[in-house]
Amino acid sequence: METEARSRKSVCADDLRKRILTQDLEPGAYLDEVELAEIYGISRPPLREILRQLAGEGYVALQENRGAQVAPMTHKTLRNFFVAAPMIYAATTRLAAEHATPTQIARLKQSQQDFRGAIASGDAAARALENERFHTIIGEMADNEFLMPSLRRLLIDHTRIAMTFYNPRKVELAPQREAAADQHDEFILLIEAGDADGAAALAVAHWELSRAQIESFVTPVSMSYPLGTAPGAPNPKGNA
Amino acid sequence: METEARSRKSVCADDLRKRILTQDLEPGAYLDEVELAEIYGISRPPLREILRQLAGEGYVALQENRGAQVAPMTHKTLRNFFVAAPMIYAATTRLAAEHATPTQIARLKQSQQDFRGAIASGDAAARALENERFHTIIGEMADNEFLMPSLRRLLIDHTRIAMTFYNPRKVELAPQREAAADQHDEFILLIEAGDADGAAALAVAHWELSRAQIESFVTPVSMSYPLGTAPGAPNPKGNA
DNA sequence: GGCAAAAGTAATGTAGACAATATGTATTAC
DNA sequence: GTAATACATATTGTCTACATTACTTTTGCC
Repeated sequence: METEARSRKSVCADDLRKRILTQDLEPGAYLDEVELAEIYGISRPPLREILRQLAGEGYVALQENRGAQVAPMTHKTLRNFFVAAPMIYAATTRLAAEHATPTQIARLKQSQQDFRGAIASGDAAARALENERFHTIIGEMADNEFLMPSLRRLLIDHTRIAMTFYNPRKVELAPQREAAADQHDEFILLIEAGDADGAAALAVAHWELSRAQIESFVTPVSMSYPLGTAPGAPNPKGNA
Repeated sequence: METEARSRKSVCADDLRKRILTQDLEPGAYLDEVELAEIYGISRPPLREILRQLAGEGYVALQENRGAQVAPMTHKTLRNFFVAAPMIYAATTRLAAEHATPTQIARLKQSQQDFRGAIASGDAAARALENERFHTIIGEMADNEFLMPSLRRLLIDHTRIAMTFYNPRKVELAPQREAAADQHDEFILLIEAGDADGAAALAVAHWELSRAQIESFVTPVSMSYPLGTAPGAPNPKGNA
C-alpha cells in the first residue's frame, strides 16, 4: 500500500467524527460496516477498529452482534449535559490559563480566525466544527488527561445540540453568535495573560450564553428552571 | 464456535483491565499482539479491537505502527490526578445520592461485602479491584454520561497508584484501610438516604484520606514541595 | 384470519494469510 | 575505531474468506 493507506484510516475516523458532530449522521443512526468500508476504501477489520475507537471516545455506541449506532441523545442527555458542562468547562479553562504554551496559543488564534470565517460564510456545520475545535484546543492547553475525556464527551453533544437548535435563518440570533465570537477573543487574551480566575469566569459566562440559547429553544415560554441544579449548588429544600 | 466464544473476547478485555489496574502489566509496558492473542485463544483482529477499546477507555496508549503500551504514568500524572479527583469524585457522589436506584444500592452493598472480604484476605490486588468496583458503581448511580469518562480515567490511575504505594506489610496503615472501609459503609447510608450534601462531603473526606496516604509515600519526610514541581527540572535556585 | 415456527437472508464476528513498516544488527567506508 | 547505511527480522497493518448470530419473511397450523 502507498503511504496514504495508513492515512485513509485516520481520514475515515476524522470524517466519521465530523459527520456525527454535524448530525450528518443523526443520533441513533445505525452504521453499516460494509457500506462504510466501501465508502472509505478500506476493509471491514480496520473499520471495525475505528468504530471501537469512536465508541471509546463517545461518538458511537456498540451492541454485541447488533452493530454500531451513532451515540443516541435521550431525554436525559440535555439534563445531564447542563449539570456537567459548567463544572468541566470552568475547570479546564482555568487550567488552560495556567498551562498554555506559546505554540498552543498560536494555534488557538488561528482557530479563532477560522471560526470567524465560518461565521461569515453562514455555514452552520463549519461554524459548529470550528467552535468545537477552538474549545478542544483549550482542553489540550489544560493538559489534564483526567478531565479531557469528559470535556471531549461534552463537546460532542454540545456541538450536536447546537446543530439541532441553532437555525441560521433566525436572524435575531446573529448578535448572540457575534457575542460568542467576541468571548472567544477574550478567552485568548485571558489565557495569554495567564489570568486563571478571569478565564474560569469567562468560561461560565460563555456557558451561560450558550445555555440561554439552548433553553430558548427547549423551553419556549415558561418552564423556568427544571433542568437541574449544578453539583455544589445549594440544596433547594432548605437545609443548613 | 460455542456460545462462549463471544465471551472469550470480553474475558480478554476484562482480564487486561484487571492486569493493568493491578500493575501486573506495568505502566508503559509494550503489549505484543500475537502473544496476547495466543494467551486468550483469539486471533489478532478481535484482539486489536479490544486494544482500541481499551485505548478509548484510557487503559492503553496506541502509536501508529508501533503497537500498544499500557497507559504510562508520567511525572505529571500525580499532579493532574490531584487536581481532577476531588472535583469529579464530589460531583459524581452527589449525583449518585440523588439518582441511585434500589437495584444499584443492592449491588453497592454486595460490592462492599466483597471489599471487606478482600481486606480480610490480605490480597492487595483483590482489595484494589474491589475498591475500584465500589466506586465504579457509585459512578453508574450518578447516571451522567458526561462525567463517567473522567471518573473511569481517575479510577484507573487511582487504583494503579494505590497498588504502587500501599504496602500490605506496613501494618501501621491497617487502621487507615479500616477507616476507608468504614467510609464505604457511610457512602451506602448517605446514598440510600438520598443525602446529596452529605455524600458529597464524604467523598471529599474519603479523597483526603486517600490523598494523605499517597502523599505519605511520595513525600516521605520533609520534601514539602515536589508534587507541584516538574521532576524533570530540579529547582536550580536553592528552594525556599 | 392471525399467530407461531422455521427457513432464508443479511448482517456481524472471526480466522488465517499477506503486505508494509519499524527496529536491530552487521558490514563497510571513512 | 566510529559512524552510517543496508539488510534481515520481527511486529504491526490489512485483506479475503468463512462462521455465527440476528432479523425477516414465508408457510403451516390453530
